[in-house]
Amino acid sequence: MTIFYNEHSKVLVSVDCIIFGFDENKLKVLIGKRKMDPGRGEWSLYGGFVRLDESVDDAAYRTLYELTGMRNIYMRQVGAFGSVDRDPGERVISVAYYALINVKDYDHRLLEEHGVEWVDFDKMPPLYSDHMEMVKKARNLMRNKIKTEPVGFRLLPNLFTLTQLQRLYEAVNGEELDKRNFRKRIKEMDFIEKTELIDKTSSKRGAYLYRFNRRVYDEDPNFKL
Amino acid sequence: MTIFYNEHSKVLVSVDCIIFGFDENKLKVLIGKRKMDPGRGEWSLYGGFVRLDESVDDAAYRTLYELTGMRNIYMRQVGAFGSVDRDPGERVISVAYYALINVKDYDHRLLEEHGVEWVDFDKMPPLYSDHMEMVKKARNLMRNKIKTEPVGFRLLPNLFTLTQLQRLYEAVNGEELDKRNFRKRIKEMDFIEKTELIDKTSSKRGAYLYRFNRRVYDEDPNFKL
DNA sequence: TCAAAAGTGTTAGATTTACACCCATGA
DNA sequence: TCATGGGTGTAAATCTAACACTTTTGA
Repeated sequence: MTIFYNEHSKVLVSVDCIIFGFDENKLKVLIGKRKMDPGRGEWSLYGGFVRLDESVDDAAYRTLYELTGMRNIYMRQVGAFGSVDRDPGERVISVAYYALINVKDYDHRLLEEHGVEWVDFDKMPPLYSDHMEMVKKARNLMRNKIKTEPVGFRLLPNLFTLTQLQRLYEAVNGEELDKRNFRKRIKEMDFIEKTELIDKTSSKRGAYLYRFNRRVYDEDPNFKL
Repeated sequence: MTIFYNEHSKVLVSVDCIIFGFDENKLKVLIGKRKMDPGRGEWSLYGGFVRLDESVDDAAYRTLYELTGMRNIYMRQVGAFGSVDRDPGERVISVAYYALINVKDYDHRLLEEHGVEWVDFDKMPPLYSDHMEMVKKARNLMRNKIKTEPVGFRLLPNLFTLTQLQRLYEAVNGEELDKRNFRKRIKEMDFIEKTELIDKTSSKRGAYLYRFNRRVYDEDPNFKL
């Protein structure tokens, strides 16, 4: 292979994943304690190094698969983090990604296996290096994304009640919403389908279950929330 | 130095700059023909490699300074681009940044010196590698940014007419605006100050010149456009 | 029977959009 | 004197936000 740029320095490039979940009406993030130096024992995002034969996006997908055993996860890039001293060991530039998963789909044995756990977004401990910065930026991006695209469904089971959906939006936006106004807006979205199924886990009366219809959404691009 | 991650591969990391300008009522981008292999002669963004002793952001600032001779340029990260084959020579991961500069401040001799020129955003030729992807993403980010923050002033001279400002917003958003509605909104923004100066270059009657007052803006954070 | 969550409409206010004419000046 | 760009207000329509009571049912 011809070397074109041989006068320049190479660095390690890693990916770090901000994995969002939603449970008990709270926004959650999957973090664990670092098992290696530097920073052993500190709370940290789950990450990995980019290999020469994979794109940075693929490295992130691979890392997510390692941790969750899931494919087809919704994932978006947060950005590159490249301070000189961000990693105390050696020069490492990291590309952060956020992912949205349904906590109920997650194989709980993997939590222990990888030493990670779901932590309330509002109660996060200090994180290793610049990971908190990544989390905050990811949360902002996600909040903006959910305003124009129905990505929130990635955080919910296939069937959900309108109250669950509302709590999700409240958790993401950090503010309470009016029930009637919320349901009015939902009713205008044809891609949120009411089923005949009733969920009785959270009330005696029971609440109708809804589902997100991707086909209808893809055909009818007037979404707004 | 202790080597912590020695089993992993290192790659070259570069920065690429999407430099936006505004002239003749058009949004412009500063691009040039590549002077090195691979891709010699193709239209390309201006870029450079990240050094070991500087952050990625600093590499972008340094690159911008090299090209423009200007400091304190408004600059934001677009994201990391990391396909395996994005650079035909060797594995290079690039972090793109967009910058906003006032074309009139730009020392025109530097254009020739670096072999770059201002090209209409709407008439861009095909670009090297994934550079067009970077430009499109940058433009989307910039368009969203300008909706909530007055970054547009970075593209204008200190003193500008309301028509210039309107044309700028039209160019960025790609749609025409109603003159009266536009001026009504501007009038509500105390940080856009009318001066007693008149510009006669574009009309016989002359138009009042306005300026952006950063201090007023910083104190009064109710911006919306 | 009562506690707890589900479900349902209306109205006032704020925001947004559409729209047309007079003004000042230099050529 | 006229062509050119500068400058100004109002009204209709749309969107947003505030607000309270009835229903169902298991404990």
